[in-house]
Amino acid sequence: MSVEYIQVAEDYSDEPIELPLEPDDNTLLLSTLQGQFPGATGLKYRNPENKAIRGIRLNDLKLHAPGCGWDGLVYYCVFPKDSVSENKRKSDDVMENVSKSKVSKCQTNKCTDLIVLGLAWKTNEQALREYFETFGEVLMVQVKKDAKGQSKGFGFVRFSNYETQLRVLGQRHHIDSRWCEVKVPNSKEGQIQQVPCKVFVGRCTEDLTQEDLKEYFCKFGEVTDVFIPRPFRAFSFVTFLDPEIAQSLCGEDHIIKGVSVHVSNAAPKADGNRNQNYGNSMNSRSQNYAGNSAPYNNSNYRNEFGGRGSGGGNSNGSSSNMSSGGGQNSNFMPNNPNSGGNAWGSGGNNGNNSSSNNNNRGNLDMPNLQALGINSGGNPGNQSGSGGNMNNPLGVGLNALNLPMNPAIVAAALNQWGLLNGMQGQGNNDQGPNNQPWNQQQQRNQNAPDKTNFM
DNA sequence: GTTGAGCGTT
Repeated sequence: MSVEYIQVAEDYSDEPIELPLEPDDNTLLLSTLQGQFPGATGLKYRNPENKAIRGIRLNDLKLHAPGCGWDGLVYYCVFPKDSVSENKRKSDDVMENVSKSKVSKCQTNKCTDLIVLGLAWKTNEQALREYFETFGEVLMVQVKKDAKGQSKGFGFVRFSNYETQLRVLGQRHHIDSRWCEVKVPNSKEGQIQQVPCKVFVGRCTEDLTQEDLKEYFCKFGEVTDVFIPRPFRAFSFVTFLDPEIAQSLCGEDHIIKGVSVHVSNAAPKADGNRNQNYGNSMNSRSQNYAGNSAPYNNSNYRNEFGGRGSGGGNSNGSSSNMSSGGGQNSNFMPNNPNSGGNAWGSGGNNGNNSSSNNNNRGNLDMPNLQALGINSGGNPGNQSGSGGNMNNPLGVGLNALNLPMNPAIVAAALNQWGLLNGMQGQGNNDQGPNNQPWNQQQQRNQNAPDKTNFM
């Protein structure tokens, strides 16, 4: 029987190449796919009948033909997180040209040994190497063994390319019929730079879509996520696969669809973004990082403005800010020294009558003016709710005339002016030019936007 | 010959 081939392309715009099917069952081995497309985890194709994208069944490391057979169609690779970055792979080519120097620069000293947990007992170093070589050049593999030479079920791998490392860290791994977990080993923890992958994009206009941003920023490197707060808040977050790319863009102005946006660093999330683990938890093993490392742990005020997820969206904002009390404090980390009579918690806004409370809608992403010491008085009995944007985190100080102000836009603007960053760590000390009225009234308003909660 | 959360020289 002769070997049959199917056409597989990395992306819709790429030229397909032919991959051989298994003669016995007409399947495509995942390993065959990965041999040509390192990191690919599956296939998809466009159904000619209804134009919908269909996924190919993957079972036992084999990709199975659709019901009607492979049928001469072109199949496209699926990569992890494909849904949010459809042209991510394309950006590799761009990176070759655009920022190769940045990439190679950041690759130095960035690769580290990675621990591979959950290996099958039978998996040896050769198998491990063969598996990981589908992602990129492997400098070292080890399988740890006991005195008798029996595998301990874990090992180490080191890549030469940092992109490869990130990619490997970002997905699950099926090796010798077991799902394995690849992580930065504890021993290396803290030694790894924790450069944020996410940037804050200020001065966005409402017509800048996710696609616009992705399309624009993928010129610089692989974009793994674009987050635009809804409703519109004049900024967004763009996450790159490579933190160095993100870093390199910070401080720059960019023109996207005629809009001048400003890129700056997004404050790191409280527990850091270690491991670049894009939400792919392995197996059922949960990794408990509580209390270990995470430099931000103690400052982890997760003020979610009335408790994210509590009580639904409240998007019409009709009622007042009911959840501010307990909801706030309960969001603090248990070991947070502030969690008692803390700041940022309830305190301020009892009796807040904001009518259409613009700010209390699961505010995930705004720069934390409070933490930066820029917010206004706590407004006990704040009656500012006359328009569309009460609870102005800049409060009376900045907005002395009580003009309607959208805190998001203010935040974006401040960020753009460098005020946010400049003030970071400054607390509410009255220093120099930042000694503004709003700085002197440090009561806490839980509705201030928070840039620190977004990574 | 069994095991299945972890963290590397021996």
